[in-house]
Amino acid sequence: MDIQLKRGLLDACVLAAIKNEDSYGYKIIKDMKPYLDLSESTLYTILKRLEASDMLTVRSVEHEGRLRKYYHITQQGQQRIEEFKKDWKEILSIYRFITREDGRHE
Amino acid sequence: MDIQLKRGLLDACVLAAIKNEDSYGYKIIKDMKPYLDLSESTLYTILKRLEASDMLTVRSVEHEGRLRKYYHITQQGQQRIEEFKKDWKEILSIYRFITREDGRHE
DNA sequence: GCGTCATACATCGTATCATGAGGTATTGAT
DNA sequence: ATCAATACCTCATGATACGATGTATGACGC
Repeated sequence: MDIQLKRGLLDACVLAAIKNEDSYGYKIIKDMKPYLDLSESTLYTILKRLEASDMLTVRSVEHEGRLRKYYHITQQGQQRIEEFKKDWKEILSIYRFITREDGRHE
Repeated sequence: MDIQLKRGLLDACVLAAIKNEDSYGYKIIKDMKPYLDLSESTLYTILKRLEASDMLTVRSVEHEGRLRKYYHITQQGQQRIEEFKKDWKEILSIYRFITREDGRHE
């Protein structure tokens, strides 16, 4: 998929991945894989950004000798998803603009 | 609208604006305004990029004392729009992932 | 004649951001 | 012992949207 197109979906997508249940980096990547492939470096960058903007909080947990950082969505994070839903209406309008067949002589 | 979200639509959108009829910068901005607001600096950057990647060709025309540069979509430009349509299916799938209500306890 | 707006193009610096390459460390299977 | 899977992280690079800024013409009001 086109990288630029992907960009706009990433933040909302990561937030959606922890929306219903706290999750951690490695699992988020796996959960998103069927929908959108993203590398670890990309995800951790995004998680840092979302944390810095108070979209989520972090909690470290020891699990079978390995560190896990569980991410929990905040009110603002949920608000971010709502913003995405609003933007979606505009996107649909743009989609129609791009795909319209003008009818004019053809 | 979220800038990142906009990014992915811009190229296809500009190509769509000249798809049915050759057009020039100033007019493209006006035509797109109801759907998507973009500044002149952004558009000209995009047009340069699309020209460099052979998505469109340019033709200068003198019009009432002012210069106009008409842009014409190429086969590759049309192909780019088709790519967008293909990507759209993935986007819909991601959209559903983001907006799904998990059902689980709520 | 002068200011101002619309038309029409352009460049440059800045900030944001995705990603590959590379790194650390543990568990568990071959 | 070796290797894959799990799980985290950093850094340099390249792409790119956009505000600020600049140039120039035509039309309109005063």
